[in-house]
Formats: sequence, structure tokens, C-alpha cells
Amino acid sequence: MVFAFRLDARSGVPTYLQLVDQVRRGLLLGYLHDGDQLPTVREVAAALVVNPNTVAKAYRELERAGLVTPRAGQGTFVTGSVDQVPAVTYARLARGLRTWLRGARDAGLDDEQVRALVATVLDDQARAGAA
Amino acid sequence: MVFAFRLDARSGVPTYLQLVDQVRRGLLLGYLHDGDQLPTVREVAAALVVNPNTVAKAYRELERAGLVTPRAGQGTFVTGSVDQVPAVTYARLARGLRTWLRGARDAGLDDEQVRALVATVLDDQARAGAA
DNA sequence: CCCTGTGTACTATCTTCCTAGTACAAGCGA
DNA sequence: TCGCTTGTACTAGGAAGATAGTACACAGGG
Repeated sequence: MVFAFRLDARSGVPTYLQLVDQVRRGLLLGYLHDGDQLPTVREVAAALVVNPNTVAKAYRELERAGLVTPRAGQGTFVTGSVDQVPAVTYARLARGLRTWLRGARDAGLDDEQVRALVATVLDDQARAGAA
Repeated sequence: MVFAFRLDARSGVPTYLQLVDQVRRGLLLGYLHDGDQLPTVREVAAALVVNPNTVAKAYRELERAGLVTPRAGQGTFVTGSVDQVPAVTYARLARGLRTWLRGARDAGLDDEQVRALVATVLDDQARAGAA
């Protein structure tokens, strides 16, 4: 499957930042590898119904971070990596998280409640770590 | 413990939205109940070093949603409610999540990687659910 | 060479968010 | 009544995000 972006208009996060984050996550979790091509600026703009400039801004940011390299006439390709933890570890953790998530669904939690719970636990931890 | 707000400047989410979300989360997870008082506009503004207008905007939004009611000279109080997760269920799920989180920390994941992993798993699920 | 598709650059405009500063109305207690 | 605290309203401005439209440079294929 080709890499596909997804936008959450209700989150309040700027569009270009959502795109940057998703590429970073793709690299972190092994969805994207060195040499992979990202969809072109115009493709993304058309698919998400946003301005090409917004997509270009995201790609420029990724280039500045050394994660991708543009090739005129061809597209934008992954040339860097932020992968620091073995894929096996990610797979194991993702599996554990999905198991937990199933339990939350069984308990009747909807999407918003799940996100609220996750955000709260992470917040609490950050708060404790800062103290 | 009095309800306390927390800001993440790097998230890109507008300040007033972060405040609104945190109150909603507090209600969802049973941290806040009918009759509880929120910190005053000026208290929050001073604690977070933001403009009082920004806090007022958040409180106005919460009032518009029917979750809180302002009382002149006294403060802002919780008067509404949303579907709550039973305390026992919440405690069990939070415990499970903390256990998983400990495993992630042990595997060497930093804060950003944890958030990326969680976001991706939730995204994948939303994507699968939409299909 | 010419055409196409790619990323990029530029200006201009609009909206939202945030800030600053000031002022006002309502409730409480001495 | 007076003083304090509360939420609220208002104007003004700066900064960031997103859009629209146009134009250019580069690479590849015919």
C-alpha cells in the first residue's frame, strides 16, 4: 500500500504539522524506509483537499530535518531515518497496545474516551517526571 | 487536589483548546464532578503565563457546551456532565496502560516515540473502522 | 527539442490565535 | 455603602496558518 495521509480537522493541529508528524511516525514504526517515495505534493493536495503550498511546507520541513530529499521531476523520497529501536520491539509494543485497546472497547469506551484516557495517563506521567 | 491545567506548547494545539479538552477529560474520567469549582480565570492565566482573555475564551467555550456555569464574583463551576467511565473500569484500564507504558520505557522509547506509537495505533484503528 | 510532471518561489489576502490594555457588571463580606 | 474578587466586553495589534494564483527550474520521455 502506498503511504497515505490522514487529517483530523478537529484536533486543532496545523495541517502541515499533521503531515510532518505522520511521516515521522511512519519512519519510527517502519512503515517508511530509505528510498520510499512519498506521494507528490499535487497528489496529496488533491486527496486531502488542501492547498499545494501547505503540503509543500510540510515537505520542506521534512527536508530541513534531513528525512527526505526532493528530486525535480520525480518526487520526494525518503533518505533519512529516525529508527532507533528494533522493529521487533515496536511490533511487540504495538501488539500489546492493541490488546489493551480491545479491553477498553469491550468496556464500552468510545473513541473520545479512549483518547482522553491515554492522554491523561501520559500527562500524569509527564507531570510526575517533571516533579 | 485542585484541578490544574497543563500546556504543551510544542503540540501546535491552540491554548484555549487544550484547556477545553482537559476539562472535558476531567469530566469523562471522573476527575471533575457537578459542583466542582474550576480555578479562576486570573489564577489560570497567572499559573500558565497566558493572557486572561485566552482562559476566558476556553471558559466561554465550556459554558457554550453546557458543561460549566460562571458565577460573578465567585468563579466558574461545573454544572454539566458527559458520559462517565465507571471509576472501577477507569482504574483497571489506567493500570493496564501504565503497565504497557513501563514496558515501552524499558524498551528505551522516549516520550515522542511513545506518543507516536499510540497515535499510530489509534489512527490505524480509526482508519480500519472507517473502511 | 519539446512536452510533461515534479518541487519550488513569490506575492497577496484571509482567518484564527494570542496578546495588551482598559473598562464594566455582578456577587460577597466587612 | 465600600472594597474586593469574579467573569465579561471591547478595541487594537502582531504572529502564524492556510489559501489563491502565477511563475520558474529541473529531470525524464517522446
